[in-house]
Amino acid sequence: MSNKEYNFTEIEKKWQDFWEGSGLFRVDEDCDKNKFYCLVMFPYPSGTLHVGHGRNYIIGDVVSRYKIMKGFRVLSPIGWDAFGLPAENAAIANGIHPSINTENNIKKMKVQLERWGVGYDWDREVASCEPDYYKWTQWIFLKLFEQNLAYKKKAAVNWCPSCATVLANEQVVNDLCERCDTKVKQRDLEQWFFKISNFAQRLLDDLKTLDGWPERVKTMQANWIGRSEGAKINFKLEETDKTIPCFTTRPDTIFGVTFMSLAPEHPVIRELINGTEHEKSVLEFIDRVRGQSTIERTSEGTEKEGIFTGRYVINPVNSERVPLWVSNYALMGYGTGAVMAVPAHDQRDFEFAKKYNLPIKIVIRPTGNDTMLNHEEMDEAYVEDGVQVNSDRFDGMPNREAIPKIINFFEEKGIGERNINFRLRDWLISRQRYWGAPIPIIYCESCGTVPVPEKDLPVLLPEKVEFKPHGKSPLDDVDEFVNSTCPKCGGSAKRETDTMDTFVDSSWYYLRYISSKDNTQAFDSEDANKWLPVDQYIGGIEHAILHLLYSRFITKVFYDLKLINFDEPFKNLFTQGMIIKDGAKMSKSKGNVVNPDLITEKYGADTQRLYTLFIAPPQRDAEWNDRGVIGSYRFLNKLWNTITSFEEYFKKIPDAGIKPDLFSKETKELYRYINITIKKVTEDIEKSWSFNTAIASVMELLNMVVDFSADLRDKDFNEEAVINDFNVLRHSLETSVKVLAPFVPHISEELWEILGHNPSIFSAPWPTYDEGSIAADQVEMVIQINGKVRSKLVVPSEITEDDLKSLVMDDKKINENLEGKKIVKTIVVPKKLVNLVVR
RNA sequence: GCCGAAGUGGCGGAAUUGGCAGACGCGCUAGCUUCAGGUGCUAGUGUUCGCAAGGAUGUGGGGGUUCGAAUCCCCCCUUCGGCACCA
Repeated sequence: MSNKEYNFTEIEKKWQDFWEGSGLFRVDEDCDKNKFYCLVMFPYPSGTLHVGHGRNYIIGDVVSRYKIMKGFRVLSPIGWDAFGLPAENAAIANGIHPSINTENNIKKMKVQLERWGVGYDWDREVASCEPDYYKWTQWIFLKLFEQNLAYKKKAAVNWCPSCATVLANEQVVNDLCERCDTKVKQRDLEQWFFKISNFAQRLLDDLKTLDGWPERVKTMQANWIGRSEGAKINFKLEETDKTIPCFTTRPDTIFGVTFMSLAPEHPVIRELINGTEHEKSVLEFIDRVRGQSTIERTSEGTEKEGIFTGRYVINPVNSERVPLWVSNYALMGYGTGAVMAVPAHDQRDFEFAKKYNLPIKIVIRPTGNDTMLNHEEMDEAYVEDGVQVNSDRFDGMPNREAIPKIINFFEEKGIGERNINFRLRDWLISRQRYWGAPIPIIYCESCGTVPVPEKDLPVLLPEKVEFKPHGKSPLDDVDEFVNSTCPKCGGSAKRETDTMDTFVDSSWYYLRYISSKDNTQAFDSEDANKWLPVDQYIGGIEHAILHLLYSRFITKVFYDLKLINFDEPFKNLFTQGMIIKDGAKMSKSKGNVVNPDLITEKYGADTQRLYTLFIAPPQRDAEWNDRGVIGSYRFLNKLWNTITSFEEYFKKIPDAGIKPDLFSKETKELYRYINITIKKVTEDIEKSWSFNTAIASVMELLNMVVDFSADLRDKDFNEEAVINDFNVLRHSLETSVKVLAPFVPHISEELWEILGHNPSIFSAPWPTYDEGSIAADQVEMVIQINGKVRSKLVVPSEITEDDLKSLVMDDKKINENLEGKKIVKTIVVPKKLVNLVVR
């Protein structure tokens, strides 16, 4: 017995170099029907990766390698989501320029990825902070601008009065500035938006076509888009020609309107109160509400407040005078910013009416009894369905039936119409930050807002800037950048100094991989149509809404522009769970990160990969246990030792194939398990990505192989049956190594070579199984009495029911238990059990 | 509040057209090996009663359907995630 040591460090280096040299993961533009685009979400270069990140890349690598063995041409690219706030914060904190910092981090992380043995086509690597990349991000902005899908309007930003700077949402913690704990205020700035709301219906409808997406992600997106059906109703402003439209999902309650609420931002307010006795108090109220943070204003717990404007509107269905209020719970961003308030049937309106002593008018009563609700006795709004009352010609109608009829009535009378509202807001892409792609816009005094011509792209991000935070974008201070000339008239003009949200960068990177080196276009349409949509996208659930929705939106824009022939970017989506340590998500700030380099040093990358996959089903969160790693290491050693201990035999004894007629009972059983294992691993990968159970089944097989091979070396190798046994052993080990190859590629390549094959194992086809050999000759059957196991019998698997019954009746234990009892019923489940029901 | 996912040994987890609960692994216990061990090997390991054979009990809780329920139905509890004054 000559055992080589399992030197994982040497082996892993050897095969990483081999794959790089042989170009296992390099693909050119040509691809046939057998293409497979496997994409992992590109990382933000934060500095170092922890084992939690590893899960994403390891899962992706398993899929890529499995598909390669199944004969697919696999595209597996990688890149860097390299713009973003942390790099800028690091610059403020320790003066390192974001570009240097980012570059260093990418270098470090690239080494880490390579150490894991995860395979990518590095020739296609992209980094979103490089001009070659963000030139095309800017080009996308121009395309949207041309289509009227990019526009500018005033919008609130988080403002820290103490730091005198704009804060990103993630810098606001519980309403306080994360740096100085000052309370954050809202401030209005002119900012750029993408008109994603135009696509709301399509983004919602097309979710139905995404069969390969997790239900919960689709549900989250549907909730985010938030479609609601109802009506828009015009209320006439008393003593004027003006109308104030409002949206409602409950047109059936129109007869119960007792006041109307306007959002404090509603543009009509100022002229309504201009010069009236209410002006001062209303303006004060608006100022106060606007000073509140978003959280304060929009959480359910906040007390409803309002103020009367002194004006009235007219309810178009019954001409009642309805007092017009301004209230903090009406939102300008939803519907029309005006709410027809029905306190009897809406809880918010109810609370408001109680507080300000406004009338409550019941227009729906519960179905099934004649008792009328009494508004004086109500302590909450009646929001359920019921029957119309006090509703003129609609009285007596069930309210659900009344809704369409009432809307028809509005339309006939010209006072309102059917309307659909979405919760989805337009995408605010302006960031008052340095480390992002500059928005390619120039402001000219005579020509106005002018897009930078395509030929002038990229608008380069200047290198020399001051990072001290102050009121505006850092780019504002760079005169050479700001001062420009108008592309239209050639006069002096100023550049836009905001940069784009990093979600813009990441909304199209999967297209750039197709043409990463092309400096004439963002991507080649023909090639993109060949490779996309992405066959498998893998990433964290934290991107379930924004990143995926934005990518879908951009894809639809390109589709409409006929740049691509598909309108959904990701055919299949897999969201892996987080790795938890000490009860919390692994993160630098919590100090619970496990450094993958230490694990790799001690046990090797394959052990780390195996443990990461074995820990739990990949979609579920999993607790990392440092001690658990040893189990995976032991398994790989056991596999290594078993194979290397037979190395000399493999060389000497020719592979004469497998001869079933020479099988002993044990050999037949082992052969059977080899086939069961192939079937199990294949199905686990294909059907449910249950890598943990796939690995467990190979562990079982190896346990069996070790028992089988224990005394094989001492046998007489002149005997045909012994040689046949040896070849079954060889087959079992080759199979184990093959089905493990996607999980632990380095050791698999090495053992494949030791088993006498030429590299690479990834050019060997995925094993197939022999269904016929899986059926067992004999099965153990459970014998129950009244559902409790009383005995077990080993019987031929094709036994007749009569033979089985007589065997059961001969069984000693069964007879003991049957004494003095009568069999009422016998249930036989073939190959499983017999249940005797007795009294 | 609404929507969704989940609850199984000391731990991670297996078992779903209803059919032996706890595969596989960690940990633990005992023994062997070792100068030594965060090594390797062997055996055992849900709980409980019993010297044992064997019995009882057991998948968050309570009901139900069934010969038989972790699995199906009803009610409840807990945890996690998303949305949350969206008219």
